[in-house]
Amino acid sequence: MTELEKQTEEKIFEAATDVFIEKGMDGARMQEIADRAGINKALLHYYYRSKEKLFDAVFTIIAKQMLKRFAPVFDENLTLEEKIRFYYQQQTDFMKRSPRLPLFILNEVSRNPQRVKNVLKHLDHTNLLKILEEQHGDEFARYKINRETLPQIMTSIAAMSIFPFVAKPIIEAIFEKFGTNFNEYIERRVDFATAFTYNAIKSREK
Amino acid sequence: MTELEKQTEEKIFEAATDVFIEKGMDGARMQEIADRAGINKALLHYYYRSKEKLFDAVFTIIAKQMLKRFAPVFDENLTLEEKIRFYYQQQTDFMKRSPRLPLFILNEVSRNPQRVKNVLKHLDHTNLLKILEEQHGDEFARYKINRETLPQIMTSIAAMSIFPFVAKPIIEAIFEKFGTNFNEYIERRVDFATAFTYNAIKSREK
DNA sequence: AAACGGTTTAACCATATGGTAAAATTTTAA
DNA sequence: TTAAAATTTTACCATATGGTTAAACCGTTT
Repeated sequence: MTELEKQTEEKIFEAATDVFIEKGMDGARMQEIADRAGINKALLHYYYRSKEKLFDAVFTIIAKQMLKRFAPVFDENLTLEEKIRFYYQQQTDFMKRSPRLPLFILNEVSRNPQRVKNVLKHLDHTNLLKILEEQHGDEFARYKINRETLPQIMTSIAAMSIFPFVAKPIIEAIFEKFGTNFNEYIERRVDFATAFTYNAIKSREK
Repeated sequence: MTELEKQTEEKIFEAATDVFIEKGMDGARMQEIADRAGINKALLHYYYRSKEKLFDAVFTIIAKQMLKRFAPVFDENLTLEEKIRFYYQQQTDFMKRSPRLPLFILNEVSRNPQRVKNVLKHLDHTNLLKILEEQHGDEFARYKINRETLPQIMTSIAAMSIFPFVAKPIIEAIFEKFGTNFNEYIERRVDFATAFTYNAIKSREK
């Protein structure tokens, strides 16, 4: 029973995750979630009182999973270059497995910006900044990285890793014309992005 | 009459554009489009037989507008660095005015990848490659840009310019914690991205 | 002015959707 | 074993939605 309960709740959650990621909040249908979970609609509402609640549960978990990917960047004992590679590697691996996930998150966050604040609530920014500056103070100085350029660099790194998956259908369609293969492109992406990013940063040294 | 017709059709089109961009295909309601256009639902179906048809009309126009932004990169008589700056400038200006547009396109294309092929149908890729290689053959050689690295570079440039707007709510929420202002960040984005990109490319020179 | 063609409206319709009530079934505790 | 508690199902409801029909309106032509 507790076992079965977990099975049922788990099944519902997995089905809901799939459907929400695939169709978004608006496009998802409670009936479809129920069907995929192998139960009926009323049971869905028994476990999660409303579509909104179910969505919130799914979204929160997924967003946190995604956020976790960024954590090692702060506590690993690596050089800046190694850290950049590590981030690209982690992020790319993750998105190869769940390619629709980033667009889903961007989309739902954009439709309800409040959501992101809930997920970030427990993020300690003062601590993160301190860690980064302690670990890489010398490199920051050498490459003139400060509180103005750091956001530019970090969003650029995020962009370079996430965007290809978000724009996959467009990129694939263009590549098709030019005879390029998307999977090969992705395979080389980590190496390219690491070199590209680190070279760009290094060249800030006067 | 023909005048009024155009006015009405125009009003419908503008209202539909706003609603679709704001809510997406699934979230948009025909009633809301009618309300915003100041007409009723039946008139909507008189001009555009179905929601699908209306959406297609809106999407096609918008996607083509977006695509046009890329054109000057190929026929302007500029150096590679100038071209990069020019692209970032154009794209950023455009998205400052229509910040929801890129996410809308990415989203709908992802839900129906066929759409992108329709828009790209008349794109002459052989010609584009030729132009680029003629105009920048020397720079391509110097910086070791070939048919394998060119896609990496171009998607990186697109990513760096588009991603900040697509992820705006997330970036804003994080910036808020760190005391950074999104608009100031965007103001500096063109300069930063141009330097970042061109430095990364230049450093490919051995 | 009457007929005509395009335009607009009000009133509908069928269906899909999120959600609920209450009965039936199963599980747990006594 | 039996009563209670939890779980699952059947049958429903109210509302929203995309779409249609038929009549009214209005400017143009004859």
